[in-house]
Amino acid sequence: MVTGVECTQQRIERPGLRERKKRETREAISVAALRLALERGLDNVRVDDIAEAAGVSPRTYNNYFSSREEAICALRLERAKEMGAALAGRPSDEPLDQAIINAMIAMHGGAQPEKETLRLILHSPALRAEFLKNMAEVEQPLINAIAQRIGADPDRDLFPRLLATIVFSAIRAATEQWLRPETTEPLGTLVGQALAYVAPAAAAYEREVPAR
Amino acid sequence: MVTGVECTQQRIERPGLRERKKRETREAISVAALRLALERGLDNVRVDDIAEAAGVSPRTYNNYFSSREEAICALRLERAKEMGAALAGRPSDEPLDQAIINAMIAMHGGAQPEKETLRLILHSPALRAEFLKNMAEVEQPLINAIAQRIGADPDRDLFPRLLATIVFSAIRAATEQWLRPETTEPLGTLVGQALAYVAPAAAAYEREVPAR
DNA sequence: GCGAAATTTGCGCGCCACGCATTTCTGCGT
DNA sequence: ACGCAGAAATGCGTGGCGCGCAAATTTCGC
Repeated sequence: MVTGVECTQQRIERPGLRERKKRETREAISVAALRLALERGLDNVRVDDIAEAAGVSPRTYNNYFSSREEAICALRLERAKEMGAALAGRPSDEPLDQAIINAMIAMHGGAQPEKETLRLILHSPALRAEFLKNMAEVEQPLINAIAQRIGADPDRDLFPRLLATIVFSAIRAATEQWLRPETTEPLGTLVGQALAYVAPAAAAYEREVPAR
Repeated sequence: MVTGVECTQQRIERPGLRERKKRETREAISVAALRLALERGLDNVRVDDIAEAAGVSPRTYNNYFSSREEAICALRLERAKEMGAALAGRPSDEPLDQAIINAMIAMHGGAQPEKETLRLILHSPALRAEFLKNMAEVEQPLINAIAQRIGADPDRDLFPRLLATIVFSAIRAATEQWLRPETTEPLGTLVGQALAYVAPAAAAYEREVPAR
């Protein structure tokens, strides 16, 4: 445990070495929680099990998460948080509807060995509730990105909020379709289909307010 | 407590007199829970308080609801359950988008002294999560109503599920807008505005599959 | 009225979130 | 190299909650 050799090298580390450690334990806990839930099912996972599997005390587990559901869904929440940035990262000359479609397809195009995870989450009432709660919590970045793109007020105008919730709904509907046993198409395709239906709504605002 | 006089009259009651009693206690509990939460805030309401206020034992309270959140949101859930029926009740010659708009406006047009209730629910994380969970739970009737109207398979086709979630999202966005302090327009108007944006998506399917 | 069924109630157990005080660890200045 | 603030991890105790189980009470059909 005593390695006083390379201490001096990381002094100027960006997030601070301490931050990294926190992130690591946080991730270790959520990974352990998810793995156990996948193996045994949510009901057969005690808090102590998660803590032990993550190599921390039960009390420490509770310093990071205040419920099993939160721990299990944490990884997915991290991904969801990026959605606003994904839209903000699209070129600004792209029409709103296309920007949304491209951003969201890009976020769901990668490798997806996570089908079992999503099945677990969306099929268990408690986890499903946590999932929905998380979705609603990360709406704000997407609202801001939409508002900024069309020059609307994210607080006062209805449209950005409306469109953001609709986009998340479309993604959820596509995901649930994807989880059906007989579905073979990749998730990205289904997300694209769902958003294609939504596109007219996205374009509606631009038609309504052509200038600015 | 002994009234053997009019017993014979209610023998053939539809739901059975027993059922009525259950509904009454259930409602008494949820009314009490909501009232206490409005008065004191969610954190200052113990389960025992709810039980006492409803005139039942704590154990009985738990026979009806398995969390404070569930009890508090129960009344609202009842209303949400009617949404599928509201759409199914629209004349069948009405276009899908108009039927949805009319049905949902009708459901949000009535008296609304419930602004404080919705504020409570949507501003408290735990109640908000319960609210979202309930919304997702009552999607199925609306999905079925949509599928039946356009002749789609509610299980295999993506569109009904997609549209149902979108409609609920629009209502939620409109509601949150309505709760903003400076908003003066009635909820029904805002729901109408939100659904007007959604209408093109609803019409998209009918354009896509003109026959049948 | 009366018996069967359903509902209510009391009791107890396991679990969980969290406040508080203590211990251990980390980063930084000397 | 050393030690000292500060932060994180831990242990312990408490209040509360969900629910299984069995006894008591109420309801319903006859």
